[in-house]
Amino acid sequence: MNMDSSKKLPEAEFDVMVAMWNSKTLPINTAYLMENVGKAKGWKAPTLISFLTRLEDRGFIHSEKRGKERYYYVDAVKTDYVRNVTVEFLDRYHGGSFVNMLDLLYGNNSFSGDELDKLLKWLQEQY
Amino acid sequence: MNMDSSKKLPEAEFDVMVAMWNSKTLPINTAYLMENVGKAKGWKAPTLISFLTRLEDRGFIHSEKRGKERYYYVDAVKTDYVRNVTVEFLDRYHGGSFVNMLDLLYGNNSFSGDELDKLLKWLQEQY
DNA sequence: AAACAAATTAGACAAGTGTATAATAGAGTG
DNA sequence: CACTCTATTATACACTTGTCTAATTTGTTT
Repeated sequence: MNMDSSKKLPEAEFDVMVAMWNSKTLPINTAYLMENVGKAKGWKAPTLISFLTRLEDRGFIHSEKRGKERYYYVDAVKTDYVRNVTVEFLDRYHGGSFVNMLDLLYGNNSFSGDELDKLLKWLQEQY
Repeated sequence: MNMDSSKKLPEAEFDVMVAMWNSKTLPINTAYLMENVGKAKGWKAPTLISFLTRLEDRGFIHSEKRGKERYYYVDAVKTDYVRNVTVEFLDRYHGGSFVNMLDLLYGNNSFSGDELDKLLKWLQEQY
């Protein structure tokens, strides 16, 4: 019922959410999700549905049954969720500082020049 | 036996590793770890030892018994481990791009001035 | 209405993780 | 050496996650 998008989802459920967040058409049904994520993961339909049920329990989505099919609707906001997960990650692994993270990744100048360029460009767009 | 520092540790085991990585004195015994992490987490000694055993199985540490106590030695390198975990995190949640992450976190200019300063300073040290 | 087929639901189960209780093994003491 | 601490080991157990098989529901065909 009540969603807590600050709690991290299991990987498989997150994969399902990604497929839903990427979907342009609504509502989404199981067939669509089997095509867009289940197939690639090698899941049987009940496996997918199992994840969907759990996502609904967590309050990330809700659904309604029409005929023999069930349709799903996304409630959680992707950027909110990813932002929460990211802040937690930075706290836990980099003392809450993305500069620390940057330093660990590229501190010994093993910068993938490309990312550095993007970073500079991004900064210029900021100030 | 053979460590795979690219595989992510369970949270509790990671907490134990952090305590070990932070320790200046070697070798480390259970009493020390109870003081420095178990106590705060509210763990009973067997709980801690359980995690240590699992860490040893994973090859992150090794140990030797002297008298009735067991002493532990760290084998995994913190920066290597955290770097791996971080790269995986960026791939999974930000399309592998650090800049994407920054954009999600601070795109709408809610920059914590402090981090911005550090970033600029870091960049100047880089070029 | 009986039978089919497609989709969902109900359960089930193995692994992994967090956590502990009970049993055992060393070290020191009278 | 029997006793008592203290630390470790052996187990166990509940939850979560990934995954599925079997059962059931419902729309569609004869």
